[in-house]
Amino acid sequence: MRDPKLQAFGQRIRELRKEQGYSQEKLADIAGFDRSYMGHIERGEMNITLLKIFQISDALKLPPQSLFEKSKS
Amino acid sequence: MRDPKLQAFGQRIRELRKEQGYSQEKLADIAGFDRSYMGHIERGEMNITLLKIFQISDALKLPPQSLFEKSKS
DNA sequence: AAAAAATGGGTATTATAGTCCGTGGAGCAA
DNA sequence: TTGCTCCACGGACTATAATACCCATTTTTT
Repeated sequence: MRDPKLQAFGQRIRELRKEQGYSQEKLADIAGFDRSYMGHIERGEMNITLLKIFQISDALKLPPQSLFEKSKS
Repeated sequence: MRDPKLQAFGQRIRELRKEQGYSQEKLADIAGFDRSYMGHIERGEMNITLLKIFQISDALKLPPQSLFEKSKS
């Protein structure tokens, strides 16, 4: 897979996860899926679906918009 | 499928599409997929993937963030 | 009114996302 | 050393998204 847009998306999630002090496994637990899946997402190896995006944004207690890169200012 | 979040997402796309005066078919052509698929998305019947989200936001010339509901004011 | 355009909604096949399991390595501490 | 946490990465299987058709109904236009 390894599309640049997916990589950027994964990096953004990693960034937000670390801001909240979670391990991949901890966030995966909260969101309700497997730790290895979380790793694949952050590495930009998975083209995840909308419902997974919502699960992650819920787990991070952030709106889904925030999972996308900030537009340049 | 028919999850409320997917329905809201679809409605938002429909709204943005109409703002630009496109038919489903026109937008689907620009984005590069089938008209009926576009219909399924707007009706909230499809749990689409990230790359599809990017294709749609590109077709609408809008950032992907804008495809998600505005947080209520 | 009729014709044309746009949409709803179904179906079948293929591609791939999602799940669940494991291994190994890096870093740090007792 | 041993033990623990975190992460990268892979394999196999199941669920479902993606693609490409189709026809009927609704909406718009003339």
